[in-house]
Amino acid sequence: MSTTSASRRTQRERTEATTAALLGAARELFATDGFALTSLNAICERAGVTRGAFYHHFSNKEQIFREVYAVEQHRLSQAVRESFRQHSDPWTGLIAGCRALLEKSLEPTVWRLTLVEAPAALGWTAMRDIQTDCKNQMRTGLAMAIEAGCIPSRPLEPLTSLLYGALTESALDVVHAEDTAAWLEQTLSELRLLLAGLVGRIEPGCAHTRTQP
Amino acid sequence: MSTTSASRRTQRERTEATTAALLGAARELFATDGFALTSLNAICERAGVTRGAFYHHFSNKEQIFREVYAVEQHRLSQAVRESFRQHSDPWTGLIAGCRALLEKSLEPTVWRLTLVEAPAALGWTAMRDIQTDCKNQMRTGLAMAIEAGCIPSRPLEPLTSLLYGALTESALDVVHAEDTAAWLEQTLSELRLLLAGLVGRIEPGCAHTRTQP
DNA sequence: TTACATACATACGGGATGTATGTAACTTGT
DNA sequence: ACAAGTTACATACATCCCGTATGTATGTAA
Repeated sequence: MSTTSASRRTQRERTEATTAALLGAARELFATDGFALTSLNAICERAGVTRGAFYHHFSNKEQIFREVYAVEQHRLSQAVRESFRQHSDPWTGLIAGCRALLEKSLEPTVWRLTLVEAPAALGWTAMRDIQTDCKNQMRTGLAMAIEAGCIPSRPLEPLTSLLYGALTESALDVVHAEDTAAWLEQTLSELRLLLAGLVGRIEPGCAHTRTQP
Repeated sequence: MSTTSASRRTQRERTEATTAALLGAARELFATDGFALTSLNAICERAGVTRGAFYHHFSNKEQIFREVYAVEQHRLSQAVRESFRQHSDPWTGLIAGCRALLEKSLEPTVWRLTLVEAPAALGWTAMRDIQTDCKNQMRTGLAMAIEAGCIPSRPLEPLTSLLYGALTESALDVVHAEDTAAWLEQTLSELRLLLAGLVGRIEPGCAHTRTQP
């Protein structure tokens, strides 16, 4: 032993420890203060290192945010996938996946990072390259429901975006609601109703006149 | 005349000119470079004034962004409202409003500011206080469709968020599509299908088994 | 153990924000 | 029309943060 005593760590252990500390600190600070208001000094101070260590492992603030975001997005898609798999019927699996997405979005690290900060911090294209994780999950869910015959064949891309957007926007409502559980159930009820429109052909429209808004 | 000659302007004219120049410069720069990458120096340089003028009329960068955003949001809601009013049937009016929202979102100043930058720059609550403009428009559209009997009575809030989120997320897809017009029509087709689910009661679900994803 | 690579700390320059202070333009009362 | 006061703007500065460049310690391999 060359140094004091038990401080002998391999290089890999050192990097893993500091990167984990930096990623953890960044995750919490981004979730509470947002991307712009979180300084690298704050991240490093919380992680117990200096900015030298940071710039050795990461290229800049956007890079570490991208990594944090990717992890969060992966956790989210994992939850959706598992909920979907627990049902043999793709239709109920799809609904379960939607519920899982809403429930997971209650965590601040999820909704704040993926729904609020990511679009501006990463830009549309970079965000999509990672978001593909979770949105793909919804797309394959829809595809399997179509393939199984629950839904007549529909173009997947627009449908996926409509569904995903409906869920993410509603998730922010659920998060900020007083009674989140009740709001979540109500949202899922209405969503089921909308999705029901996919299965059958109904001629919409009515001839009533109306007062001006 | 006391000074040179034609340079005599009233105070109100002066403030209107500079604030308009600053708001216009900020609008364009925010739309092209985003909120974070747009410096006050750049805004002032483009407006032809110094930062002293800026801080005389605005408190900070977030404040001027909020004003720019409010104007854009108002333009958007105005377009939706007019499209809605051009139809006597609330149902077709609602569809027309959705189409107007998608079409207006093609302008970079609309989608970049309201859909990408605003959430992070303003935060959820501040954004909602202004966004109320456009989202309320959708809500009243739904409310009138219900009142007219086109749709059975449904809880408005969750439904509004689902519809609004579906539209905004899809708008970003439409913007980045190669053939925006075709994508827009396809999106509206699928949306009509989803909305059709509101009018009738269909029992969804199917008993098919499926392969794991 | 010596030579090298990796992990981290410190120091510095550039740029951006916000404030404080100074100056010019306009307005108002007499 | 002129003085006093208010508004509109410019300049200077203090501070913070990012990113780089350089230095130092620790681990690794011959």
